[in-house]
Amino acid sequence: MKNKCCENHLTQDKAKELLSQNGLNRTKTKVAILVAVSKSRTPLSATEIHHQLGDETCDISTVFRTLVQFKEKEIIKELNLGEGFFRYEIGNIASNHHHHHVRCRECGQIKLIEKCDMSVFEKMISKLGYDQIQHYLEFTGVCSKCLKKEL
Amino acid sequence: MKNKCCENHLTQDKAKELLSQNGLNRTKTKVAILVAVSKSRTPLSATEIHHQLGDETCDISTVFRTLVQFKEKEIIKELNLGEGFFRYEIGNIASNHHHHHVRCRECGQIKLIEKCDMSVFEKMISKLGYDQIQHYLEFTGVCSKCLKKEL
DNA sequence: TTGTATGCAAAGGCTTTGCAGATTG
DNA sequence: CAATCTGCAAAGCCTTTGCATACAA
Repeated sequence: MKNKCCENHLTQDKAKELLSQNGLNRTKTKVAILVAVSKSRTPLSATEIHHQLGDETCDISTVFRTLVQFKEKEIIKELNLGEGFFRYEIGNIASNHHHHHVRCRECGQIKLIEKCDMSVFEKMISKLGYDQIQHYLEFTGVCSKCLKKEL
Repeated sequence: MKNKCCENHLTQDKAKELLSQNGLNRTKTKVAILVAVSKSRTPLSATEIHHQLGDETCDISTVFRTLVQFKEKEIIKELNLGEGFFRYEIGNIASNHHHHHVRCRECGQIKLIEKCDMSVFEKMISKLGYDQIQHYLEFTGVCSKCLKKEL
């Protein structure tokens, strides 16, 4: 299987370890959110994370507050796939490869794109005087399934 | 001056022409919005467009409704610079070059990036079965002004 | 015990929608 | 006249915040 967003399915124990390493309390909620995000094959929105919590459920505000902390520690990465809300995936700490996504504009399915060489662009931008450059590159298209439906 | 987002400052008349060409009514509001977006050196949010309308002012809901129509006709392009809301700029019809942006994460200033060669990525994605591929590439960094402030 | 986390309720920002009246072609 | 557009008010969605209570270290 190629199209998983990361192979780091964190176990409860690994999640707890990661929390401790980052000076965060090992609460049921934090562990559950971390496991949910790490298990997902595609990046999840806050609402989707909330839905996935099942038994360990908590208020949506707690999800957002937790995501803020995880972002600060770079445990997770916030993505913007042009949908009008953010998605989250495990950050470089747990999963170590930089990558991008393709989202189907018809069905919303999200796949992973591995390769990335933005060095040409980044050099150009640093010549403009910028530092700490980050790029945000995502693709949309119409996937093969949806192409067939359209016929 | 290099860092304008487009050189197509539409006059009232050109704006009216563009509307007719696209089968849209030539209302005061539509013309005003089109002129405002075309005059701006940086992409504008709906709220910013609304603020710029001055005498020709209208309800913010009308701005959004108009933007939807302009998007459908590809008169304008909707951008997502990771701010949590959308920005709009004149589309390929009026302004004819494809480009990207750098946004300073400190001061929010937005500049234009001209060059773009995503063909390598797009080939890869079309091999995955996608069609009608579009990419969304934007940069953030810390601009030279803000770098100085941080010292 | 001290600081952090949480639930609940409320609010804020951006965007959409319903409806009735006004405007356009 | 028919179709489209508009203002107003309300609501929807995503996200944040205040406060009092509960939990972790």
